[in-house]
Amino acid sequence: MQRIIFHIDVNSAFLSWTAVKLMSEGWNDIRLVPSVVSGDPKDRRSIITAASIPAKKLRVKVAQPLSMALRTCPSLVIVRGDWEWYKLCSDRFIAICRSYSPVLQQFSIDECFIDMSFCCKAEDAVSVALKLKDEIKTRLGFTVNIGIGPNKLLAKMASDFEKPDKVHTLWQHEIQEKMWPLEVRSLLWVGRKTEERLLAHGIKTIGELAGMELAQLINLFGRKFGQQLHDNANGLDDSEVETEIAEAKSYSAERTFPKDYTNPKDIDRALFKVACIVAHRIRRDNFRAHTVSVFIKHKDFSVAQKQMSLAQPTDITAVILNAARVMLGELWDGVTPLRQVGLGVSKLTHEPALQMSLFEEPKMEYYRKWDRQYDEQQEKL
DNA sequence: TCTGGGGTCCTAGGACCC
DNA sequence: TCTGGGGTCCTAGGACCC
Repeated sequence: MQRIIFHIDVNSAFLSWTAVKLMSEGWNDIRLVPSVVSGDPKDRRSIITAASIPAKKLRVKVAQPLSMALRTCPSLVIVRGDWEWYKLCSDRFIAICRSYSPVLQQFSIDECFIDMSFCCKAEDAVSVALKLKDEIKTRLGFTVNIGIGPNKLLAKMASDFEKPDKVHTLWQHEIQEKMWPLEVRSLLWVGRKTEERLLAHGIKTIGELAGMELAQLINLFGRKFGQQLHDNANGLDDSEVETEIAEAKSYSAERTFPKDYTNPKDIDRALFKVACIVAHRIRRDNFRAHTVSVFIKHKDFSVAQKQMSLAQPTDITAVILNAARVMLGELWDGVTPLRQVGLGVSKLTHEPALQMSLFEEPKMEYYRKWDRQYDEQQEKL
């Protein structure tokens, strides 16, 4: 049976959502001028989180340092992010999409797939998508792109065609004309490294990739990824629209310092902060973690990581922090300047904690009390 | 120009067991 | 004492996504 998948993608999501909020406060529409969502312009480490289309036309790019964007475009309007507002906009956006098909997979805060196979005929897909797109614009005040295809891959590729406020199709018979001429980098899962390797083999377009021998791709990229590149370049993807919300498999937090730090006290303070954040999140979600990891980034951006498994899974900040401190001691010589420190937990479980040894219990009780107070304080904020 | 923060998945090598 | 082979778990590192 012919599947009909929509991929719905909010245009410059964080920027559009900020624009909607600002307009309700009497501002002009920042989507119509070169504008970005970013951090403090005085902080040299701020990067662009989202950019308006006029900004993008001036070659401002997402993830680019703000200082660099300001050099090419000094009149750039800079606004701060508001994550609570974004979550609200996202929920409203998803709710409207869900009213068109219950088979919905949220792919990120501003993107989702819906399976329309049982909700409309292929020849009606475009008119239904136009209606959905316009309903979101009328009710919520921001625009989306909708890509329509026989699978998730092609729907996602299609939503990336001309923006904003557009509906595009990418059916199997349109691949040669609409997808194969595109640069190989625009194919899903082809990032910077894969592009470099493909270019080195003379592969510039998706069509050229599609024409490569499967055996050669497997040879170059391994069995799994080689097969995937081959399938995707040919428009093949049989993955389902997953309606179940997957549980988190890991949590992490990291802090980039205002300048590179060498003082162990500064590093430890940052480690303490990220440990509090991560431990709070796993307690909030009723998890305990078996594995703790620490990562550092040097001034040249090279990273090093260390992880260790605990005897018992834990959600206690002090236990996580202690493990992290031990690993940081092995990872960092105490002299080399560090740019960033991070902490993660994985191997998560919902199983209740086992009784600690009687000897340890009083100390653990103290730690738990500390955590409870921290959690209460966080909820008040 | 000088690069944030939060995730997922895959691979490869070593330890250990049968 | 030395040998093969398979399975699983752990860790480190790297690629990608938004």
